[in-house]
Amino acid sequence: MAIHDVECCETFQTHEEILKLVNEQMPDEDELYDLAELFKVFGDSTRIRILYVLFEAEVCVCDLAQALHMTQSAVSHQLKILKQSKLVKSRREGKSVFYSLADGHVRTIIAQGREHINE
Amino acid sequence: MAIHDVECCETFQTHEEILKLVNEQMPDEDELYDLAELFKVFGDSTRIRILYVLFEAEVCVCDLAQALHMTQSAVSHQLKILKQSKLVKSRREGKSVFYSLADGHVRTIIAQGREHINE
DNA sequence: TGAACATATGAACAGTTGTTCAAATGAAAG
DNA sequence: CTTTCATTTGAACAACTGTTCATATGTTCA
Repeated sequence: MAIHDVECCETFQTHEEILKLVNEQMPDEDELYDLAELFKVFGDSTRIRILYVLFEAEVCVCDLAQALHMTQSAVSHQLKILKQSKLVKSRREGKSVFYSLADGHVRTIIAQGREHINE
Repeated sequence: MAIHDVECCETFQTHEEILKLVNEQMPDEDELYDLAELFKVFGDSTRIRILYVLFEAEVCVCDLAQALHMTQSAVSHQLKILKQSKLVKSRREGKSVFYSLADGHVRTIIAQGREHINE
């Protein structure tokens, strides 16, 4: 029995190999942190609603505020978060700023989530 | 101009059709809530680490606690959340309870998230 | 039954998050 | 330059979240 094996559930057999496998496959701490941060962004129904609007069209901030019955400030705060995680991108046109989806992962992730809860 | 069109960005053209499209595609409030709740579960690096362990093997609570250097209580609390959202399932065998992945969506969702942040 | 082990649960605490409100920035037009 | 519209930003506050600690539940074996 390897020196770093510690008693647990009074069994010893597979612990070492499992720990080895896990350590090989587990992303490093930074990536785990980034991954959690990304999913946190999806973990708010306001932001999901914003993304659903952007599924249909590129829209400006006041369009979003109107469509979702929210203040423009609240929308802007959430758009900032979505932009920081590179889920949306923006483009200024005169006084307005237009937002759109940054890439296709957004649709896939939400589609998979939806599949899961509808099982 | 339709009666429910409100001024916004001093343009009127596309608002009505966009709002119509969005209302058609947007899931209802309950589903949006459930979706957000699901992604909240992924939005914590502890839970992601637990899922990564379960990618490799079915393990008991104290195995997890050991592998992740956490207290058994903290792991148990998180497993409860993972189980409530049907991401993991459990099976009792004597004194131990073994946890494993509930379905394949977990892998897909995490894989897509990882793809996104590694772009 | 009683002791020992594995897991689950509840309360409490610090840390985080989303919205609101007020104020600032940026752009276009007079 | 000043005004007006669109958006962003920062502070403040209530609500929520993850961990810890103590305790309870459940299982096995003597």
